[in-house]
Amino acid sequence: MKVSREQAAANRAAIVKAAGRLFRERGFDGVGVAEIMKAAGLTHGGFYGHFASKDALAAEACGKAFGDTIERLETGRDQAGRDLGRYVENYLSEAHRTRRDIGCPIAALATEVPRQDAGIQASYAEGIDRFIDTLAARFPALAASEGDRGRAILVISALVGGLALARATEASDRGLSDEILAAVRDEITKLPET
Amino acid sequence: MKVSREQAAANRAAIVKAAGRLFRERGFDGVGVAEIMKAAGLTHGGFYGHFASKDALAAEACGKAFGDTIERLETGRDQAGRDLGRYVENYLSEAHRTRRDIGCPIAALATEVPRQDAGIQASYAEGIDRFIDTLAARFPALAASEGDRGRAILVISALVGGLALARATEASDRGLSDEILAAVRDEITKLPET
DNA sequence: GGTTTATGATGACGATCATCATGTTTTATT
DNA sequence: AATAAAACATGATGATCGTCATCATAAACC
Repeated sequence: MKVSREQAAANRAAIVKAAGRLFRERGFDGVGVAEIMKAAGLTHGGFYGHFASKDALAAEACGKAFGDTIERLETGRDQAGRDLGRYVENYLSEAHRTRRDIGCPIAALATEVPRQDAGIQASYAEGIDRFIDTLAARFPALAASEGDRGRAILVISALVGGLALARATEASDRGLSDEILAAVRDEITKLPET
Repeated sequence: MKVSREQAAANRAAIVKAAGRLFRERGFDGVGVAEIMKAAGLTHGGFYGHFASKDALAAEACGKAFGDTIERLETGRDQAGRDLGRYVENYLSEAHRTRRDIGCPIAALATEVPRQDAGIQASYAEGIDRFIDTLAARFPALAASEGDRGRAILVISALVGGLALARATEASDRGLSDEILAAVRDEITKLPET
């Protein structure tokens, strides 16, 4: 059962998309190839015609997730890109806490990355580097001097850490989770020169 | 083959200790019961005499990991507890980046917690809450007023996020990883009223 | 000292998973 | 139209894993 070239390309894209969602939601080890293919509307058989391995798919899915996240930051969709306060509010929102599957790949998977395949780690290193540059470029108030990435790195670290903490505590102590989101939001906004 | 009560208690403690190290190093799904038992010097058979399930062990191991981490913060071992700058330097050191197995359980496993058993999540919620309180109590400069945890939450978020980012990038881009450690260190130290 | 009982060792079971082999169908090429 | 090849389905393989059953042993208690 062969399909057209366009259909095959669409299927491949659907696999990457489904993988991006499922990996962020359940972790790299929490989803199998068969389930990803099923979510893409296929069976597991054709997988190795598209990708060399599950790890190769994961690396590509992470690259796409970073691309999407950085694009949202650059273009300021959802009115989140106009000023840093807006972006922080959006990043540390209840919606982002809930929707791991379409959110920031760092906050979703960061602590698993050091144990993963080299391709996945490379995808993360590149994505994080681009994320820092993009944030610094979009909000020049963050940089004391040209090319100074220190303040942008601090903000990203606080965002990622804060969201990860809020997610880790949500189920057991919703009040604590809410407190963390609000505190990091407020404290970042109060930072000098932002 | 029965052993003395003390030996049995020591074995149980060894299991919890080995689990704490291995889970932090490889993730909850990255280690099996058999390997944990082997690391504790036993075979897998006696496991369910000590714990109801792998998840129950994980919850206990996380509780112990939080206890150790908080105790280090309280007592200031390794000269890290005297002032906040010292503590930050220690938390964001190359040694802590390397030794996931004996380091902060938040930075090691935070993004996996939302998908884990309720007992593990409860252990994390309690540990994080205590960690915030302990940091605020140890460094009063962090609190603008009595009982204000906002600044402590920001600092912990930045520490956890920064270390997670440094670990995720280390293998692929050591320079970037070092830059992240240094930047978060410097920026936290420059925070007003610290 | 004999009985009871807790501890852990050996081994097995059912489930899940990544990967591959094979077959079928339909597109692309000649 | 005939041929070649690509895309995907079905099914299998070997490995790993959580959990449990069974048994030997030695400590704990009378």
